[in-house]
Amino acid sequence: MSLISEKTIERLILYRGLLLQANHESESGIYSHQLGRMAGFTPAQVRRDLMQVGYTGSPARGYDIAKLIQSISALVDPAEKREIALAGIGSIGRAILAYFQGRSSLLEITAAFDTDPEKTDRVIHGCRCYPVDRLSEIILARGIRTGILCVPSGAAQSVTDAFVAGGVRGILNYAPTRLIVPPDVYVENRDMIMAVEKVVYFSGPRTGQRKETG
Amino acid sequence: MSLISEKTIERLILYRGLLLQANHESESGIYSHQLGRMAGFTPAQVRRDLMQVGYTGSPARGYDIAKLIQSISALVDPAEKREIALAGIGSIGRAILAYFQGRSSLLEITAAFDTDPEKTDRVIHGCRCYPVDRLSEIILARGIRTGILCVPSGAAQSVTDAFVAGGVRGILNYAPTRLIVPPDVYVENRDMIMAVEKVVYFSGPRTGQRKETG
DNA sequence: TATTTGCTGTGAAAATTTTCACAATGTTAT
DNA sequence: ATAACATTGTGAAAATTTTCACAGCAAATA
Repeated sequence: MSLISEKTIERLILYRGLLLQANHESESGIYSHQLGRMAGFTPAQVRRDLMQVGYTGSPARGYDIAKLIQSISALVDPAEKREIALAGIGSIGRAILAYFQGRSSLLEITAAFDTDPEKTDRVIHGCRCYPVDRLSEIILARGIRTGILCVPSGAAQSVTDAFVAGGVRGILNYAPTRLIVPPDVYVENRDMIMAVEKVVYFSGPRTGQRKETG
Repeated sequence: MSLISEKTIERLILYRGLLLQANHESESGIYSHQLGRMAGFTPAQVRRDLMQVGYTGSPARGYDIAKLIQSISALVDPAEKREIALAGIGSIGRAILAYFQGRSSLLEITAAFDTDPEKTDRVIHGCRCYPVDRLSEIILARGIRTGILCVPSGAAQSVTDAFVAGGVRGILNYAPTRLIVPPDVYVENRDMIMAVEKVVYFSGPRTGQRKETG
Protein backbone atom coordinates (compact mmCIF):
# COMPACT_ATOMS: atom_id res chain seq x y z
CA MET A 1 0.00 0.00 0.00
CA SER A 2 2.82 2.37 0.87
CA LEU A 3 2.07 6.08 0.67
CA ILE A 4 -1.11 7.51 -0.81
CA SER A 5 -0.35 9.75 -3.74
CA GLU A 6 -1.13 13.43 -3.87
CA LYS A 7 -3.56 12.93 -6.71
CA THR A 8 -5.45 10.28 -4.81
CA ILE A 9 -5.71 12.48 -1.71
CA GLU A 10 -7.07 15.27 -3.86
CA ARG A 11 -9.71 13.00 -5.36
CA LEU A 12 -10.66 11.59 -1.99
CA ILE A 13 -11.22 15.08 -0.64
CA LEU A 14 -13.30 15.79 -3.71
CA TYR A 15 -15.40 12.66 -3.23
CA ARG A 16 -16.09 13.61 0.33
CA GLY A 17 -17.12 17.11 -0.68
CA LEU A 18 -19.48 15.78 -3.33
CA LEU A 19 -21.01 13.32 -0.92
CA LEU A 20 -21.53 15.98 1.72
CA GLN A 21 -22.99 18.37 -0.82
CA ALA A 22 -25.49 16.11 -2.53
CA ASN A 23 -28.55 15.39 -0.49
CA HIS A 24 -29.07 11.68 -0.62
CA GLU A 25 -32.72 11.70 0.36
CA SER A 26 -33.72 8.23 -0.60
CA GLU A 27 -30.43 6.46 -1.05
CA SER A 28 -28.00 5.55 1.69
CA GLY A 29 -25.54 3.78 -0.58
CA ILE A 30 -23.66 4.83 -3.70
CA TYR A 31 -21.93 2.88 -6.49
CA SER A 32 -18.54 3.63 -7.94
CA HIS A 33 -20.07 4.55 -11.27
CA GLN A 34 -22.38 7.09 -9.63
CA LEU A 35 -19.62 8.71 -7.66
CA GLY A 36 -17.46 8.56 -10.76
CA ARG A 37 -20.04 10.40 -12.80
CA MET A 38 -20.37 13.07 -10.12
CA ALA A 39 -16.65 13.61 -9.93
CA GLY A 40 -15.83 13.14 -13.59
CA PHE A 41 -13.74 9.98 -13.27
CA THR A 42 -14.13 6.36 -14.29
CA PRO A 43 -15.67 3.84 -11.89
CA ALA A 44 -12.38 1.97 -11.81
CA GLN A 45 -10.57 5.11 -10.74
CA VAL A 46 -13.04 5.63 -7.92
CA ARG A 47 -12.68 2.05 -6.71
CA ARG A 48 -8.89 2.28 -6.80
CA ASP A 49 -9.01 5.45 -4.75
CA LEU A 50 -11.43 4.04 -2.22
CA MET A 51 -9.29 0.92 -1.82
CA GLN A 52 -6.72 3.16 -0.19
CA VAL A 53 -8.98 4.44 2.55
CA GLY A 54 -9.54 0.93 3.83
CA TYR A 55 -13.28 1.08 3.82
CA THR A 56 -14.87 -1.68 1.88
CA GLY A 57 -18.19 -1.53 0.08
CA SER A 58 -20.68 -4.22 -0.68
CA PRO A 59 -21.18 -5.58 -4.19
CA ALA A 60 -24.89 -5.40 -3.70
CA ARG A 61 -25.33 -2.07 -1.95
CA GLY A 62 -22.23 -0.21 -3.06
CA TYR A 63 -20.65 2.12 -0.51
CA ASP A 64 -22.55 3.29 2.52
CA ILE A 65 -22.42 7.06 2.13
CA ALA A 66 -22.20 7.99 5.79
CA LYS A 67 -19.51 5.43 6.51
CA LEU A 68 -17.58 6.38 3.41
CA ILE A 69 -17.55 10.04 4.42
CA GLN A 70 -16.39 9.00 7.84
CA SER A 71 -13.62 6.79 6.48
CA ILE A 72 -12.31 9.44 4.14
CA SER A 73 -12.43 11.98 6.95
CA ALA A 74 -10.51 9.65 9.23
CA LEU A 75 -7.79 9.55 6.60
CA VAL A 76 -7.58 13.16 5.49
CA ASP A 77 -8.70 15.15 8.51
CA PRO A 78 -6.34 16.11 11.30
CA ALA A 79 -6.88 14.47 14.66
CA GLU A 80 -7.92 17.68 16.36
CA LYS A 81 -8.97 21.17 15.40
CA ARG A 82 -6.31 22.93 13.37
CA GLU A 83 -5.57 26.61 13.28
CA ILE A 84 -4.45 28.21 10.04
CA ALA A 85 -2.59 31.48 9.50
CA LEU A 86 -3.15 33.82 6.59
CA ALA A 87 -0.67 36.43 5.40
CA GLY A 88 -1.69 39.37 3.23
CA ILE A 89 -5.05 40.99 3.90
CA GLY A 90 -5.58 42.33 0.40
CA SER A 91 -8.55 41.51 -1.74
CA ILE A 92 -7.59 37.86 -2.17
CA GLY A 93 -6.78 37.36 1.48
CA ARG A 94 -10.05 38.93 2.50
CA ALA A 95 -11.96 36.87 -0.04
CA ILE A 96 -10.46 33.69 1.36
CA LEU A 97 -11.28 34.75 4.90
CA ALA A 98 -14.87 35.53 3.96
CA TYR A 99 -15.25 32.38 1.98
CA PHE A 100 -13.58 29.95 4.29
CA GLN A 101 -14.65 30.94 7.76
CA GLY A 102 -17.36 28.74 9.19
CA ARG A 103 -17.23 26.17 6.41
CA SER A 104 -15.30 23.64 8.37
CA SER A 105 -15.58 22.67 11.98
CA LEU A 106 -12.05 21.34 12.14
CA LEU A 107 -10.21 24.10 10.34
CA GLU A 108 -10.19 27.76 11.19
CA ILE A 109 -8.11 30.71 10.12
CA THR A 110 -7.29 32.20 13.49
CA ALA A 111 -4.54 34.67 12.68
CA ALA A 112 -4.08 37.05 9.78
CA PHE A 113 -1.07 39.23 9.10
CA ASP A 114 -0.33 42.37 7.12
CA THR A 115 2.17 45.19 7.00
CA ASP A 116 -0.48 47.89 6.78
CA PRO A 117 -1.27 49.25 10.29
CA GLU A 118 -4.74 50.14 9.03
CA LYS A 119 -5.50 46.46 8.71
CA THR A 120 -3.86 45.10 11.81
CA ASP A 121 -4.99 44.98 15.43
CA ARG A 122 -8.56 44.40 14.48
CA VAL A 123 -10.88 41.56 13.56
CA ILE A 124 -11.82 40.79 9.94
CA HIS A 125 -14.39 38.11 9.20
CA GLY A 126 -13.93 36.78 12.70
CA CYS A 127 -10.16 36.62 12.41
CA ARG A 128 -7.77 38.64 14.50
CA CYS A 129 -5.15 40.56 12.52
CA TYR A 130 -1.59 41.24 13.51
CA PRO A 131 1.43 43.00 12.01
CA VAL A 132 3.68 40.67 10.01
CA ASP A 133 6.60 41.33 12.32
CA ARG A 134 4.86 39.13 14.83
CA LEU A 135 4.11 36.29 12.41
CA SER A 136 6.76 33.76 13.45
CA GLU A 137 6.31 34.50 17.11
CA ILE A 138 2.53 34.08 17.05
CA ILE A 139 2.28 30.96 14.91
CA LEU A 140 5.05 29.33 16.88
CA ALA A 141 3.27 30.08 20.14
CA ARG A 142 0.03 28.66 18.81
CA GLY A 143 1.53 25.67 17.08
CA ILE A 144 0.08 26.65 13.71
CA ARG A 145 1.26 24.26 11.00
CA THR A 146 -0.47 25.63 7.91
CA GLY A 147 -0.20 29.00 6.19
CA ILE A 148 -2.05 30.71 3.38
CA LEU A 149 0.02 33.20 1.45
CA CYS A 150 -1.74 36.10 -0.29
CA VAL A 151 0.91 38.80 -0.25
CA PRO A 152 2.28 40.48 -3.40
CA SER A 153 5.16 38.71 -5.16
CA GLY A 154 7.72 41.06 -3.73
CA ALA A 155 6.97 40.04 -0.16
CA ALA A 156 6.26 36.36 -0.84
CA GLN A 157 9.66 34.94 -0.05
CA SER A 158 10.27 36.89 3.14
CA VAL A 159 6.84 36.02 4.51
CA THR A 160 7.47 32.41 3.53
CA ASP A 161 10.67 32.49 5.53
CA ALA A 162 8.73 33.83 8.49
CA PHE A 163 6.19 31.04 8.10
CA VAL A 164 8.95 28.46 8.03
CA ALA A 165 10.70 30.03 11.00
CA GLY A 166 7.40 29.80 12.84
CA GLY A 167 7.20 26.08 12.22
CA VAL A 168 4.74 25.92 9.35
CA ARG A 169 4.72 22.60 7.49
CA GLY A 170 2.46 23.45 4.56
CA ILE A 171 1.79 26.62 2.57
CA LEU A 172 -1.03 27.44 0.18
CA ASN A 173 0.53 29.99 -2.13
CA TYR A 174 -1.60 32.45 -4.08
CA ALA A 175 1.34 34.67 -5.01
CA PRO A 176 2.58 34.28 -8.60
CA THR A 177 6.02 33.23 -7.38
CA ARG A 178 7.84 30.00 -6.65
CA LEU A 179 8.72 29.82 -2.99
CA ILE A 180 11.98 28.46 -1.69
CA VAL A 181 11.34 26.23 1.31
CA PRO A 182 13.11 23.39 3.11
CA PRO A 183 12.42 20.02 1.52
CA ASP A 184 10.03 18.93 4.26
CA VAL A 185 7.67 21.87 3.84
CA TYR A 186 4.81 21.28 1.43
CA VAL A 187 3.79 24.03 -0.99
CA GLU A 188 0.65 24.13 -3.10
CA ASN A 189 0.77 26.84 -5.74
CA ARG A 190 -2.44 28.49 -6.91
CA ASP A 191 -1.32 31.23 -9.23
CA MET A 192 -4.50 32.78 -10.62
CA ILE A 193 -2.83 34.36 -13.61
CA MET A 194 -1.43 31.03 -14.66
CA ALA A 195 -4.82 29.46 -14.22
CA VAL A 196 -6.41 32.03 -16.51
CA GLU A 197 -3.68 31.62 -19.11
CA LYS A 198 -4.09 27.88 -19.04
CA VAL A 199 -7.85 28.05 -19.49
CA VAL A 200 -7.44 30.53 -22.31
CA TYR A 201 -5.07 28.11 -24.00
CA PHE A 202 -7.58 25.28 -23.71
CA SER A 203 -10.40 27.56 -24.84
CA GLY A 204 -8.58 27.92 -28.11
CA PRO A 205 -9.75 26.46 -31.40
CA ARG A 206 -8.69 22.99 -30.45
CA THR A 207 -10.63 19.76 -30.45
CA GLY A 208 -10.78 16.78 -28.19
CA GLN A 209 -9.25 18.36 -25.06
CA ARG A 210 -11.51 17.62 -22.22
CA LYS A 211 -10.04 16.23 -19.06
CA GLU A 212 -10.88 18.26 -15.99
CA THR A 213 -8.43 19.12 -13.27
CA GLY A 214 -7.96 21.01 -10.05
CA MET B 1 4.94 14.85 -31.19
CA SER B 2 1.16 14.69 -31.22
CA LEU B 3 -0.65 16.82 -28.67
CA ILE B 4 1.08 18.66 -25.86
CA SER B 5 -0.12 17.45 -22.48
CA GLU B 6 -1.91 19.61 -19.98
CA LYS B 7 0.89 19.26 -17.51
CA THR B 8 3.46 20.37 -20.03
CA ILE B 9 1.38 23.42 -20.98
CA GLU B 10 1.14 24.33 -17.34
CA ARG B 11 4.88 24.09 -16.86
CA LEU B 12 5.59 26.06 -20.02
CA ILE B 13 3.36 28.86 -18.79
CA LEU B 14 5.21 28.72 -15.50
CA TYR B 15 8.62 28.90 -17.19
CA ARG B 16 7.54 31.93 -19.13
CA GLY B 17 6.27 33.61 -15.99
CA LEU B 18 9.51 32.94 -14.17
CA LEU B 19 11.58 34.21 -17.06
CA LEU B 20 9.52 37.39 -17.32
CA GLN B 21 9.70 37.94 -13.58
CA ALA B 22 13.39 37.46 -13.00
CA ASN B 23 15.51 40.34 -14.15
CA HIS B 24 18.30 38.87 -16.16
CA GLU B 25 20.64 41.83 -15.90
CA SER B 26 23.84 40.29 -17.03
CA GLU B 27 22.75 37.04 -18.61
CA SER B 28 20.89 36.68 -21.86
CA GLY B 29 20.88 32.89 -21.84
CA ILE B 30 19.71 30.30 -19.35
CA TYR B 31 20.47 26.59 -18.87
CA SER B 32 17.96 23.87 -18.21
CA HIS B 33 19.35 23.32 -14.73
CA GLN B 34 18.90 26.99 -13.86
CA LEU B 35 15.34 27.13 -15.09
CA GLY B 36 14.72 23.80 -13.40
CA ARG B 37 15.93 25.13 -10.07
CA MET B 38 13.73 28.21 -10.43
CA ALA B 39 10.66 26.14 -11.23
CA GLY B 40 11.37 23.22 -8.95
CA PHE B 41 11.84 20.56 -11.63
CA THR B 42 14.72 18.49 -12.92
CA PRO B 43 16.82 19.74 -15.83
CA ALA B 44 15.66 16.76 -17.88
CA GLN B 45 12.06 17.72 -17.30
CA VAL B 46 12.74 21.25 -18.47
CA ARG B 47 14.47 20.06 -21.63
CA ARG B 48 11.64 17.64 -22.42
CA ASP B 49 9.13 20.44 -22.03
CA LEU B 50 11.10 22.87 -24.15
CA MET B 51 11.49 20.25 -26.89
CA GLN B 52 7.78 20.61 -27.45
CA VAL B 53 7.84 24.32 -28.15
CA GLY B 54 10.16 23.78 -31.08
CA TYR B 55 12.77 26.29 -29.99
CA THR B 56 16.21 24.86 -29.79
CA GLY B 57 18.93 25.98 -27.44
CA SER B 58 22.68 25.87 -27.82
CA PRO B 59 24.84 23.46 -25.84
CA ALA B 60 27.22 26.25 -25.10
CA ARG B 61 24.90 29.16 -24.35
CA GLY B 62 21.78 27.36 -23.23
CA TYR B 63 18.47 28.95 -24.18
CA ASP B 64 18.25 32.57 -25.26
CA ILE B 65 15.83 34.02 -22.75
CA ALA B 66 14.10 36.51 -25.02
CA LYS B 67 13.66 33.97 -27.80
CA LEU B 68 12.48 31.32 -25.40
CA ILE B 69 9.81 33.62 -23.97
CA GLN B 70 8.76 34.42 -27.50
CA SER B 71 8.57 30.77 -28.52
CA ILE B 72 6.53 29.77 -25.49
CA SER B 73 4.23 32.73 -26.07
CA ALA B 74 3.77 31.75 -29.70
CA LEU B 75 2.59 28.38 -28.48
CA VAL B 76 0.40 29.28 -25.54
CA ASP B 77 -0.89 32.75 -26.34
CA PRO B 78 -3.94 33.32 -28.47
CA ALA B 79 -3.39 34.91 -31.88
CA GLU B 80 -5.17 38.12 -30.95
CA LYS B 81 -6.43 39.88 -27.86
CA ARG B 82 -8.93 37.77 -25.98
CA GLU B 83 -11.80 38.99 -23.90
CA ILE B 84 -12.79 37.07 -20.77
CA ALA B 85 -16.09 37.09 -18.90
CA LEU B 86 -16.44 36.82 -15.14
CA ALA B 87 -19.59 35.74 -13.33
CA GLY B 88 -20.17 36.49 -9.66
CA ILE B 89 -18.99 39.81 -8.31
CA GLY B 90 -18.57 38.71 -4.73
CA SER B 91 -15.34 38.96 -2.83
CA ILE B 92 -13.55 36.35 -4.93
CA GLY B 93 -14.78 37.79 -8.20
CA ARG B 94 -13.72 41.26 -7.18
CA ALA B 95 -10.36 39.98 -6.00
CA ILE B 96 -9.74 38.36 -9.35
CA LEU B 97 -10.76 41.51 -11.18
CA ALA B 98 -8.46 43.63 -9.06
CA TYR B 99 -5.62 41.20 -9.34
CA PHE B 100 -5.86 40.35 -12.99
CA GLN B 101 -6.65 43.59 -14.73
CA GLY B 102 -3.67 45.16 -16.43
CA ARG B 103 -1.36 42.20 -15.89
CA SER B 104 -1.63 40.93 -19.41
CA SER B 105 -1.76 42.82 -22.64
CA LEU B 106 -3.47 39.99 -24.48
CA LEU B 107 -6.08 39.03 -21.95
CA GLU B 108 -8.69 41.26 -20.41
CA ILE B 109 -11.78 40.67 -18.36
CA THR B 110 -14.24 42.85 -20.25
CA ALA B 111 -17.59 41.77 -18.88
CA ALA B 112 -18.70 40.85 -15.38
CA PHE B 113 -22.08 39.53 -14.35
CA ASP B 114 -24.11 39.36 -11.18
CA THR B 115 -27.71 39.00 -10.06
CA ASP B 116 -27.50 41.83 -7.56
CA PRO B 117 -28.73 45.09 -9.20
CA GLU B 118 -26.49 47.00 -6.80
CA LYS B 119 -23.49 45.55 -8.56
CA THR B 120 -24.59 45.72 -12.16
CA ASP B 121 -24.65 48.55 -14.66
CA ARG B 122 -21.47 50.04 -13.34
CA VAL B 123 -17.74 49.66 -13.74
CA ILE B 124 -15.62 47.73 -11.23
CA HIS B 125 -11.84 47.68 -11.61
CA GLY B 126 -12.26 48.83 -15.16
CA CYS B 127 -14.75 46.15 -16.04
CA ARG B 128 -18.32 46.82 -17.03
CA CYS B 129 -20.93 44.85 -15.06
CA TYR B 130 -24.18 43.45 -16.35
CA PRO B 131 -27.08 41.44 -14.96
CA VAL B 132 -26.64 37.68 -15.41
CA ASP B 133 -29.77 37.46 -17.54
CA ARG B 134 -27.78 39.05 -20.31
CA LEU B 135 -24.75 36.75 -19.98
CA SER B 136 -25.30 34.47 -22.97
CA GLU B 137 -26.41 37.31 -25.18
CA ILE B 138 -23.43 39.53 -24.41
CA ILE B 139 -20.67 36.93 -24.59
CA LEU B 140 -22.13 35.55 -27.78
CA ALA B 141 -22.19 39.00 -29.34
CA ARG B 142 -18.58 39.64 -28.33
CA GLY B 143 -17.28 36.20 -29.19
CA ILE B 144 -15.98 35.60 -25.68
CA ARG B 145 -14.57 32.08 -25.37
CA THR B 146 -13.41 32.00 -21.76
CA GLY B 147 -15.32 32.39 -18.52
CA ILE B 148 -14.36 32.70 -14.87
CA LEU B 149 -16.96 31.40 -12.46
CA CYS B 150 -17.10 32.88 -8.94
CA VAL B 151 -20.75 32.44 -8.05
CA PRO B 152 -22.00 30.47 -5.03
CA SER B 153 -22.46 26.72 -5.51
CA GLY B 154 -26.18 27.01 -5.86
CA ALA B 155 -25.92 29.16 -8.96
CA ALA B 156 -22.87 27.48 -10.47
CA GLN B 157 -24.58 25.06 -12.83
CA SER B 158 -27.11 27.51 -14.22
CA VAL B 159 -24.46 30.14 -14.87
CA THR B 160 -22.31 27.45 -16.47
CA ASP B 161 -25.19 26.60 -18.78
CA ALA B 162 -25.43 30.26 -19.71
CA PHE B 163 -21.70 30.35 -20.41
CA VAL B 164 -22.00 27.31 -22.63
CA ALA B 165 -25.06 28.71 -24.40
CA GLY B 166 -23.04 31.83 -25.05
CA GLY B 167 -20.32 29.84 -26.77
CA VAL B 168 -17.69 29.64 -24.05
CA ARG B 169 -15.04 26.95 -24.60
CA GLY B 170 -13.21 27.08 -21.29
CA ILE B 171 -14.25 27.82 -17.72
CA LEU B 172 -12.14 28.60 -14.68
CA ASN B 173 -14.30 27.41 -11.82
CA TYR B 174 -13.84 28.78 -8.29
CA ALA B 175 -17.13 27.37 -7.04
CA PRO B 176 -16.84 24.24 -4.89
CA THR B 177 -18.94 22.25 -7.35
CA ARG B 178 -18.33 19.98 -10.31
CA LEU B 179 -19.82 21.51 -13.42
CA ILE B 180 -21.62 19.53 -16.09
CA VAL B 181 -20.49 20.70 -19.51
CA PRO B 182 -20.40 19.29 -23.04
CA PRO B 183 -17.30 17.19 -23.66
CA ASP B 184 -15.62 19.86 -25.77
CA VAL B 185 -15.72 22.52 -23.07
CA TYR B 186 -12.67 22.66 -20.85
CA VAL B 187 -13.07 23.17 -17.10
CA GLU B 188 -10.33 24.00 -14.61
CA ASN B 189 -11.48 23.60 -11.02
CA ARG B 190 -9.95 25.77 -8.31
CA ASP B 191 -11.90 24.95 -5.22
CA MET B 192 -10.28 26.90 -2.40
CA ILE B 193 -11.70 24.78 0.37
CA MET B 194 -10.27 21.67 -1.20
CA ALA B 195 -6.94 23.40 -1.57
CA VAL B 196 -6.88 24.26 2.12
CA GLU B 197 -7.88 20.74 3.11
CA LYS B 198 -5.18 19.29 0.92
CA VAL B 199 -2.49 21.53 2.37
CA VAL B 200 -3.64 20.75 5.89
CA TYR B 201 -3.32 17.07 5.07
CA PHE B 202 0.22 17.51 3.83
CA SER B 203 1.06 19.75 6.80
CA GLY B 204 0.38 16.78 9.00
CA PRO B 205 3.03 14.87 10.91
CA ARG B 206 4.25 13.10 7.84
CA THR B 207 7.73 12.78 6.44
CA GLY B 208 9.17 12.84 2.99
CA GLN B 209 6.25 14.47 1.18
CA ARG B 210 7.58 17.32 -0.81
CA LYS B 211 6.61 17.57 -4.45
CA GLU B 212 5.11 20.92 -5.33
CA THR B 213 2.09 21.38 -7.52
CA GLY B 214 -0.34 23.87 -8.92
C1' DT C 1 -32.82 -24.12 -3.73
C1' DA C 2 -30.67 -22.76 -7.94
C1' DT C 3 -29.93 -19.09 -11.27
C1' DT C 4 -29.20 -14.61 -12.72
C1' DT C 5 -27.54 -10.02 -12.05
C1' DG C 6 -24.53 -6.24 -11.26
C1' DC C 7 -21.53 -4.81 -8.22
C1' DT C 8 -16.72 -4.69 -5.57
C1' DG C 9 -11.73 -5.53 -5.02
C1' DT C 10 -7.72 -6.26 -7.40
C1' DG C 11 -3.92 -8.50 -10.39
C1' DA C 12 -2.32 -7.39 -14.64
C1' DA C 13 -2.05 -4.57 -18.81
C1' DA C 14 -1.88 -0.17 -20.88
C1' DA C 15 -0.94 4.51 -20.98
C1' DT C 16 1.34 8.32 -19.51
C1' DT C 17 4.96 10.89 -17.34
C1' DT C 18 9.51 11.38 -15.65
C1' DT C 19 14.25 10.30 -15.45
C1' DC C 20 18.49 8.34 -17.21
C1' DA C 21 22.29 8.35 -20.01
C1' DC C 22 24.82 9.45 -23.89
C1' DA C 23 26.05 11.04 -28.72
C1' DA C 24 26.47 15.44 -30.80
C1' DT C 25 27.89 20.14 -30.43
C1' DG C 26 29.88 24.53 -29.76
C1' DT C 27 32.97 27.12 -26.68
C1' DT C 28 37.06 27.87 -24.15
C1' DA C 29 41.76 26.85 -22.89
C1' DT C 30 46.15 25.30 -24.16
C1' DA D 1 44.88 23.16 -33.97
C1' DT D 2 43.60 20.09 -30.50
C1' DA D 3 41.79 18.79 -26.13
C1' DA D 4 38.79 19.39 -22.42
C1' DC D 5 34.43 20.68 -20.95
C1' DA D 6 29.49 21.48 -20.01
C1' DT D 7 25.33 21.47 -22.18
C1' DT D 8 21.53 20.18 -25.49
C1' DG D 9 18.25 16.87 -27.68
C1' DT D 10 16.51 12.50 -27.39
C1' DG D 11 16.04 7.21 -27.50
C1' DA D 12 15.29 4.14 -24.01
C1' DA D 13 14.36 2.81 -19.24
C1' DA D 14 11.95 3.55 -15.10
C1' DA D 15 8.27 5.10 -12.47
C1' DT D 16 3.77 6.31 -11.90
C1' DT D 17 -1.06 6.47 -12.96
C1' DT D 18 -5.08 4.77 -15.13
C1' DT D 19 -7.81 1.30 -17.19
C1' DC D 20 -9.11 -3.41 -18.15
C1' DA D 21 -11.09 -7.55 -16.99
C1' DC D 22 -12.58 -10.96 -14.13
C1' DA D 23 -13.15 -13.85 -9.79
C1' DG D 24 -16.07 -13.63 -5.96
C1' DC D 25 -20.03 -12.21 -3.74
C1' DA D 26 -24.63 -10.75 -1.95
C1' DA D 27 -29.19 -9.73 -3.22
C1' DA D 28 -33.12 -10.57 -6.20
C1' DT D 29 -35.66 -13.76 -8.88
C1' DA D 30 -37.52 -18.02 -10.45
